[in-house]
Amino acid sequence: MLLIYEGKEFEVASPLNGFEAAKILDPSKKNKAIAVKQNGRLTDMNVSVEEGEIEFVLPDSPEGFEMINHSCSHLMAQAILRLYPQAKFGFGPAIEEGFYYDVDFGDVVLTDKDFPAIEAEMKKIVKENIPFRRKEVSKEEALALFADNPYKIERIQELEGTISVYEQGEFKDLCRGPHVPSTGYLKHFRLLSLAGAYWRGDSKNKMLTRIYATCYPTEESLKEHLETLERRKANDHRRLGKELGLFMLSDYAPGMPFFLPKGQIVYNELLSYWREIHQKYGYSEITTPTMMSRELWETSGHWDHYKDNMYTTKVDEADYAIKPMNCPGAILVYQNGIHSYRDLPLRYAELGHVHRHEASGALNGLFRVRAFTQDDAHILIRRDQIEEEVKSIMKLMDEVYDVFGLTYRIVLSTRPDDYIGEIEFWNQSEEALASACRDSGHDFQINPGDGAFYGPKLDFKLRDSMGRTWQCGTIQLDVNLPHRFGCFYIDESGNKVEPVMLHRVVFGSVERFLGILIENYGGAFPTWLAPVQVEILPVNNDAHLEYASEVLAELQGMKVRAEIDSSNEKLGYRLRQAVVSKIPYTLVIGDKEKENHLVTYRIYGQKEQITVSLEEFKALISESISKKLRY
RNA sequence: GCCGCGAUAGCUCAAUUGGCAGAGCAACUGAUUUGUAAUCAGUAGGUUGCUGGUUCGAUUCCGGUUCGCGGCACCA
Repeated sequence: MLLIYEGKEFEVASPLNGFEAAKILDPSKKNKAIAVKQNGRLTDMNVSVEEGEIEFVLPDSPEGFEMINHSCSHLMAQAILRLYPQAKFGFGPAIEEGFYYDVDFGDVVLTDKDFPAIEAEMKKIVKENIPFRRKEVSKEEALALFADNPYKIERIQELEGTISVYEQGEFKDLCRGPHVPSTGYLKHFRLLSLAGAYWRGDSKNKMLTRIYATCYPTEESLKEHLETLERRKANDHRRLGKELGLFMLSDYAPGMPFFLPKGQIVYNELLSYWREIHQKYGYSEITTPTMMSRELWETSGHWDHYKDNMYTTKVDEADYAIKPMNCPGAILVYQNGIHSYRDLPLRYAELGHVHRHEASGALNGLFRVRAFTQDDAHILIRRDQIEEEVKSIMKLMDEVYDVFGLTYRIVLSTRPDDYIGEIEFWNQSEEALASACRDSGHDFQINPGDGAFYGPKLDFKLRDSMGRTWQCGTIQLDVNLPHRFGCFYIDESGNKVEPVMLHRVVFGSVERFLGILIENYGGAFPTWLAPVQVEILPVNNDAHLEYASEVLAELQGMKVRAEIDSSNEKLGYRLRQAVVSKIPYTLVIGDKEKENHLVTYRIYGQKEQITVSLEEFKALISESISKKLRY
């Protein structure tokens, strides 16, 4: 039979399994291959290969990584079963950075103090080098095999045809496979954390114990991953926010952040940039009330849908709600006048401070809060303007995200089952969003059926410097709200026509975006955002304070946020303070600088000291700020 | 909201089996006037989240509660 491997043809004896094929086709990799891939299908190494093109999957490929993690979840389950014979297993899939297994431990409460014992048992099984064996069984056989496990039974009931089961020694699991050849292939793993997770992700079901873990092809790559986890912890915005004095939370207002003086500066800089760019793109800023009457929320539909998550109150016998979103306010602004088709698009931007009573367990630093500011806009347009307007929004988003060095991918969510309106308009709208993406040169994924009931949407998933993704921007098409409020414009023939509304945010929540920025920059903000931009250090307070004050005055005169540290400490100490505070520019002022009207600066994170004239430094920092450079 | 864990000085953390609550950093005072990541000495700082109980005695054991952490569910 003929096999093709890396473009070369090999005539081999058949039948032949993956191990044998590896031995012949690629002797150098035969010990590393963990699976065979043919015609896009992965199979176990001990399965016969077919005639045709063949590939070997190595543990350090993306597919290989998923496989070793999936196999490792079986390994962990086997170890758990040896230590806890009563354990019943749910699902145990590979995930992006490792794997987990959901386990019902009965009355036993597991803690992370039990991890070492489980890891030790896993290592024993690795040493035993037990092969993973695939077995195909009928549904009846499968039900008999897993008779003592209600979770597996529930899953088997849903399956049709033959069912594959993997066995390693005394342990068996329901699984599609494939798996690594034997447990000896899994050496570099670590149990990470423990969590509760509802069976099948449904809060009505029993909660199982989920163990998160990870497995890497080598000890070095595992170590590297664990270091990444540490680095993420060090960059956690909650920790940095405290260390750098940016924001705080209080027991008196859970989930409602307080911005401290330094954090408020960053916040204000973000907003002033936001105002600047929205002005450039033809938006008009509005402000609508924080609290509006029940009738308004009934008209918008929010009262019925979200009453439990809204803060409500009674004033003079009437019900009121604190706004959970800004749309109805924008609609009222629109209805304050009569609009011609020539007036559209009308772009109402609003930095709206909204309150949502999020579940207590959902709160997380600035990422998930109960009070936050949406950088909202509601754009009223004619149906024929959708595509062009979406393109304009995307251009604005590109410009904004680029300033922060954030890249993104786009997801288009389409018509759900419970949609309202005409199918034809849905199709047109989805196509308008898609073609706006294509025309502005962006790829997008489709998330079928995930749109809101009132219209399709584009979501922007940002990627930060640590490779994590965040949903920030979104563009949502809405025909529902204008209809509910009876909005109209006058067309060419003098008829009243319902406009379409676009909801969109760029930052999403300003608080959350700030949290992302803190983590993305590791707390070391670019100059334009930094709370203190320049720290001035006189070498000797008696001799140099006067010139240092002159430098300070010059910088403050051009609105640079500068300060002098004239405390009675050694230069090294004060320099360290500036570095720990992550201040972008540190200026040292001594005899040399004073004599010749110079400054010596050092940029955050750099060792190099540069001496320039004060004039040059002023030009330098003013360029850094106005062009929003990192430094 | 659910499962698990936690809460001690401004911050980061200690405190054998229940027996006078400690350290480093920060703060304050004094000396030192300093050329690129921590000068020295001293002082002060706490109803151990709150609340009930057990006990001669509770930071420690038990219950409740608030807030936080890791997840799950939720996210207009």
